[in-house]
Amino acid sequence: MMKAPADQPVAGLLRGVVDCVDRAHLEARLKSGKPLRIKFGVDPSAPDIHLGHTVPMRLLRRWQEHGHLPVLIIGDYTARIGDPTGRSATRPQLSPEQVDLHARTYLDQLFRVVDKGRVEVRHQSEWFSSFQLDQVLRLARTTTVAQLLQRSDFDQRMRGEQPIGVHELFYPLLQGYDSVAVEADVELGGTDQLFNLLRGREVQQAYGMPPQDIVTVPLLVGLDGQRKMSKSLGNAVAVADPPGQQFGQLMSIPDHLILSYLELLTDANDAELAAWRDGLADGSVHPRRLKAEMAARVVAQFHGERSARDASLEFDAVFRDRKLPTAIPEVEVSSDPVDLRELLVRTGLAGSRSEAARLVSQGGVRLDDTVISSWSEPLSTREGMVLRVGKRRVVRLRVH
RNA sequence: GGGCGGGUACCGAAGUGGUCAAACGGGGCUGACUGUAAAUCAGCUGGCUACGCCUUCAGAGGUUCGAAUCCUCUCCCGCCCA
Repeated sequence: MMKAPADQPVAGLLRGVVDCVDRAHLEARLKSGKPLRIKFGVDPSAPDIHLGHTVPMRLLRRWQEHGHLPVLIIGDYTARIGDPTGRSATRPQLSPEQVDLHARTYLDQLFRVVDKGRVEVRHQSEWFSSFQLDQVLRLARTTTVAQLLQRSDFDQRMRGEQPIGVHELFYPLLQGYDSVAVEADVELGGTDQLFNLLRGREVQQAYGMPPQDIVTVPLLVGLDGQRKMSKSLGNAVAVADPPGQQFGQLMSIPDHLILSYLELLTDANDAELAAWRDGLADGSVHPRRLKAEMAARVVAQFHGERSARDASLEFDAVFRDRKLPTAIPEVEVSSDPVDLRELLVRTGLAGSRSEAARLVSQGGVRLDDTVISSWSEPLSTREGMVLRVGKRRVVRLRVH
């Protein structure tokens, strides 16, 4: 359902937005009905995109629906630097081949959220691969060192006596130049991108171009309930993760994150959100119920309603009712009696015999629902036996 | 180029000749509990042919009965001065 931009309320396009510069200017342009080029940088330094990435992507899709054109920038040059934003250390450099592979994987995932048919995809290499030194110098002249060092992450690294590579200082400049190259009207990013986005305005102006407006969206808090979702922090849910895993991970978030996830990751409308908020407050809505609802809605976006429902049922069965999972990986073992520790290692349930020994002594190992608390006697395996460590690691034995 | 301070287990960070496989925190794992892979509490968290042995404290040598701890060289990082 495509409607002309002019018919749409501007507010819908800025819902949930945190920073908006220059807001008055942007609102006026939106009202004018002119389709805008909205730039969004894709960082192919990591191939997996997670739910945190989908927050701006979801906004991008909304803009698409209003007739605007997302311009996706494949950061094939900046990826070689690694965005220093929020970083306490220099990132490793990636080869062009790696970047290229990552970019393709990234786009595949991105198009699960954004309409593939209505975007413009550009690569930084289009303009940077032929960049001459005099162009580099001209770009460098747009910004002072003091301006770059204002950033709190650089500042912290300076104070923490951590290294800062000169190439890292170029990151905001390259990103800024992208806006010149694609003539961006608007640039979208997470709130942590504010500095880089603002830099783009300065760079554009230095090149005699009107500055882009910028829009930032909140950063999704990760599964730990503390820090922003990030793969390297290990608190992320990947878009490409299987439904069961996504569901389980979403169920592990602290309760205080439920509403925020519903708001940022689902199409729940304001009325629904308000009702849930009230319900949680007065106890009429059970947090676990709502969390499961949220998890199902999120999973459904990437895997469909049916998979989401299956994941939900499976989760209840395994973790609430302590039943066996429906799909259990099978491992072939020989029929000879074996040391239990050896068996745990061979089936991949333990990383070493020492670890296996610990698990056994802690009562974490079950064979066909019976806790095995000793490894003193060799074990005879039988076809179809189920070996389990904790709640999450299960294997069915295939004896040959 | 000069001066100073650093490089410890998955991460952060103690330890400055033996009692160190190495405190503490985070993370992870297991258990109890429960509304969940939440919260809380408890235990565990290098490996092995296990009451002992092997490998680890940037790398290579050396001193010593004995080193993460002392010495030498090398590599890497930060700060200050130039």
